[in-house]
Amino acid sequence: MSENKDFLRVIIEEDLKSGKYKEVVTRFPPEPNGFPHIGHAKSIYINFGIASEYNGRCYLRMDDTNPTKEDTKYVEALKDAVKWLGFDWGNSVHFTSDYFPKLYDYAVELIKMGKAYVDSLDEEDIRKYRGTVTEAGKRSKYSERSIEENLDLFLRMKNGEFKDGEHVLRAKIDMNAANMKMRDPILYRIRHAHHFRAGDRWSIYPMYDFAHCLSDYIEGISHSFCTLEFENNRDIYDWVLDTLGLKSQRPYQYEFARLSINYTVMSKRKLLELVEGGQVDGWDDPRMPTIAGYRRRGYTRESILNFCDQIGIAKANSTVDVAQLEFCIRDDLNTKVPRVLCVLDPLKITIENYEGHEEIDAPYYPHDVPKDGSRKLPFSRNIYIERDDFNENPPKGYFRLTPEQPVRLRHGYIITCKKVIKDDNGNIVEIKAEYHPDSKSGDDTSGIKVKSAIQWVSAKEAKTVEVRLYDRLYSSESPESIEDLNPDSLKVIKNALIEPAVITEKPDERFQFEREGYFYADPIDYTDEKPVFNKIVGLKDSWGKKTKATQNTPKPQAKKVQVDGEVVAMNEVQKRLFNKYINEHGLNNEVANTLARDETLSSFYEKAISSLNSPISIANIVANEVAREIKENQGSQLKFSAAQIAELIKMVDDEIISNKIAKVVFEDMAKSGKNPTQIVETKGLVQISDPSKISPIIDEVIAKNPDNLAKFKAGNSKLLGFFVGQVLKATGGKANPKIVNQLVAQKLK
RNA sequence: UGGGGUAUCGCCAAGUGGUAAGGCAUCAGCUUUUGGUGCUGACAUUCGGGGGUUCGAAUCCCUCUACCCCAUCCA
Repeated sequence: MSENKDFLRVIIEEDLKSGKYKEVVTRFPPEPNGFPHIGHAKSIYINFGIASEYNGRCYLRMDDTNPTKEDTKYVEALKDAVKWLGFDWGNSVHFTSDYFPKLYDYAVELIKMGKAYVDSLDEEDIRKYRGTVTEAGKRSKYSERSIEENLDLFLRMKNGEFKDGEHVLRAKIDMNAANMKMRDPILYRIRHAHHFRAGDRWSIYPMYDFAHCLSDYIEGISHSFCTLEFENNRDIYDWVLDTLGLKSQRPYQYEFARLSINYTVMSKRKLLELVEGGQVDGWDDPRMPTIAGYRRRGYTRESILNFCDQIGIAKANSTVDVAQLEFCIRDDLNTKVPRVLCVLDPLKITIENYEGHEEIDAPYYPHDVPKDGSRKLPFSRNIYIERDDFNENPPKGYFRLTPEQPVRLRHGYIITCKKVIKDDNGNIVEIKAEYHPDSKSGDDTSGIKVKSAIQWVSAKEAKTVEVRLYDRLYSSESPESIEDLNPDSLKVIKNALIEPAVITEKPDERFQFEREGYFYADPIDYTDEKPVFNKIVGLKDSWGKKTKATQNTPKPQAKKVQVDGEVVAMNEVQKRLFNKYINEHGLNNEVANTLARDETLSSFYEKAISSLNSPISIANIVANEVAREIKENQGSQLKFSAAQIAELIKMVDDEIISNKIAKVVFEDMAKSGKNPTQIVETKGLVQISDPSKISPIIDEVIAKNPDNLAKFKAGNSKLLGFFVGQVLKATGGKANPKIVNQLVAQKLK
């Protein structure tokens, strides 16, 4: 776990510390209407991860309130995903549908309180009546129904006496609410549909906003984490629980940004389209960003979990670079899997001066992976190398085999090209080569220098395998539709050649094909007769990148010009005040502007200067500090008066306290409502301006920080602030900062 | 356009008045019988823009801008 805490953990630690909850209880609440993707993995990691980190619990809850969309096969997919990621949901999976009876009772209670009513408007009217984001809505005439009538209607809705859409149950909140979600949200709708778990028992089903908060409450959830798009729904969440009086030990909702990754789509709808449109081969196609897809591709749970950890949790909408995910899987597999030799695009090599056959002992792991294990690599006169590893007209910096340049066969001998054989079309079909008998790997006395070692297989012993080369599904960085699909996202190589031990010994299911990438024995299609390997991810390739980079155009990005909008003009009263502040009180434009435009501030200001003639200093504190307090308190009574602010500024003017201390005193006043003079006295905050008192403290600070002193002397002038800060800290903020600044600057010279 | 959010390096992301963390990516150098790995170093005088307050501002105040979410009987 990273050292810095994300905002969710900060909230949890505060709540635990304050005793708001004894235990952290979270839940992962997916709707079983699709396969979980890597965005769900993030949510799983957050909910299960945080719970276990704080010794709490996390439930897996299927949010199955919509019978028309959900299916038990998705329940299984969800369970598989959570389990595969290594989390444990305890005794049983929870279902919102299990709470339908309780939810119904709560709805009845709301009706009895007069807080919910049965509305009989049709769908279109409900939409019309809701208004728009800028226009208020209007309440349905049915909202006037009596409690008895509502109760009766709701019961009959439950009993299936009405058709779909005939009535709905709505909360009675506020049709004029600025938050559209609060305009009498629908709580229940009639659905004569078969529910995959509840069967045909119900003909009414609760809406998300009603079911979710109550399910959280029923389960005793403490922290209910969801994604950003539910921010507006939090008001209903709170309204339902508060209105029902479920106040103690109730859950609170917090929102974080959902995961998006470039070159990837994450919406369930788009994923479903790919599956149904046949663009991919099912939900677990290795190109899909589903957990099942990554799993089939060969990703490990550790790599996915590590990725989730690396990307962090925050509230900014962001798109993670897919390279970060690729890093995670490489990083994990690097230390785990055996290295083997596989040739994808074979080029025949005949070693003319080699007769017979031998078996080379080759370790599975490189020198820097502390694992044991080795296999026999058959070697003979006829071998294959990668077509790419020979070049007749090599570009500059090419390290592999050329007519002039010898190359090492990994774990084997050095070979030299003697003759290039071509067919009638000029294609290279074979290389005649010679090997150097005294150059055997580990026992090389030839003295020949080669620049690289390449993979190869012995023609006779090599096994034919199918290799599926997967690339990103989309070629667009932010894909919109199937137009953006990458036509080369899958290349199937039917006749790749692999060294025999991989097939006969099966030392692992994941391998690094040396110099190529990481591969996974396909868990479904692999058979001993016809082995199939999926490419998980390629190795980092600084050569390929270099050769490509020359073609890529470096695009110079013009910096965006920022246009400033019009500022709203002041009215007459404000203008008059503004002019007065500038001309009579000598305020600067900005402060005068702030004060003049805000009536609360200007009247506060007027009051304060009536008791102390220090218009500029008072204006500054009112326009800054006081303005903040007013903003934070949102209309509730301030604990301090204008006269007290004047009293505070008087002390600053008289140099009894510094500006810094004034801020400290102000915070205290705002919180406690105490008198400023009294605060200064009881806390002993009178400032220290005597250089002979400050000097030794500075010396001490300098002596304690030799590193920073050296840095400062080396030219890092920013450190002046550091030293000033340290001295101020040492004096409890009481040292006169102006004097400290001067003295420190002097001493550091 | 009303309300709710968010802006810190190419991509994530710490930081809440006193030295702009870290990871990915990128670029160098060393190591290497994988153009892999590992190691070392470089990479934000500046935090969406502009003002203001302060000895000192990414952090406080004012103001402007951009982007996301909300008008499903979806979740």
